[in-house]
Amino acid sequence: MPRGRRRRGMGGKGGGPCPTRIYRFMEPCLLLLLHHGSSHGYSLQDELKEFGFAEAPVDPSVVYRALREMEAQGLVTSDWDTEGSGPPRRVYQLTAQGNEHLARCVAALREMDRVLHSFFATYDEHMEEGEGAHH
Amino acid sequence: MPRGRRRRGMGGKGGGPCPTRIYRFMEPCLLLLLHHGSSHGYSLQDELKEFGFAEAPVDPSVVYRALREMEAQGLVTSDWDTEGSGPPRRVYQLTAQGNEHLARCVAALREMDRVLHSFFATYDEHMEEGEGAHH
DNA sequence: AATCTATATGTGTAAAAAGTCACTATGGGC
DNA sequence: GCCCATAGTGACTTTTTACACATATAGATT
Repeated sequence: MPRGRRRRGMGGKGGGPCPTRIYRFMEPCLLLLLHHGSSHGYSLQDELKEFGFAEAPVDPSVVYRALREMEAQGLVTSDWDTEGSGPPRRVYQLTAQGNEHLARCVAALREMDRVLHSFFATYDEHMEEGEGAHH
Repeated sequence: MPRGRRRRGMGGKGGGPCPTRIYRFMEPCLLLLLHHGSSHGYSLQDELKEFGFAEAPVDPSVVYRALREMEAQGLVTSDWDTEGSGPPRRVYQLTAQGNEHLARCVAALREMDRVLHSFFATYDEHMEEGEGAHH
């Protein structure tokens, strides 16, 4: 049979339901991109590919929603840019508050990294002495 | 013990929450613990503290739910243990399928780790040349 | 002029995962 | 009997994400 149930979510493309992503990781990525320079949603969506979003590109709605949410929290501000061709674009800028939040996010991610490496250490240690033999 | 389960979750220091959690991270942790030896939910909940769940202890229902889900997927099996004192306990064992799944999860987590470090590298590089000065 | 395409920004909603709270049940000590 | 620790389960709510769809502008094509 095709598949027990259609998996909506989880990126869908990969194999089984393995942990492959971090909750709300896009937020610090957007803040870092905006630290580099102000930009608008459509181009930010493209720039996100630098942060591992290339294999599973994010939906534009997710980017726009995140940006508006961050604006509501005072992490970014926006202005309409009607120059140039095409439809007007909402250009976002990082605020001082957003900069601080980015620093907090990085600290939290570094802590998460420590936990991850602790997990790897336990796993490797276990595999060395086990090699398939269960206790 | 105090049944009082007070507000938990993300640090919640005024601003918005930071990304601190990994998608379905508890699952590989439980599998690794079961690789070490068969056990039951209540003690697994305690053993999870080794993997960074100490600061934000998980609710028992979350652990039990994960175990039942994994059993439905054939990653673990369970038997009732009525020996000893107290209520009967459902003892879980890792299956060969579960062992393979653990390996896949670790590979996925290692890939995630690479993405994380790429993010840190970009951040650090940026902070060196910026030092608080916005463009 | 009408249509198509690319750019750009959104809304509505359903599903998955996680969090919260309430509950049953067993056995031992008082 | 009552309380408490242990052990496990069920139901409800929130959060997060995925996906489909709607809108608008400008340039190129027909």
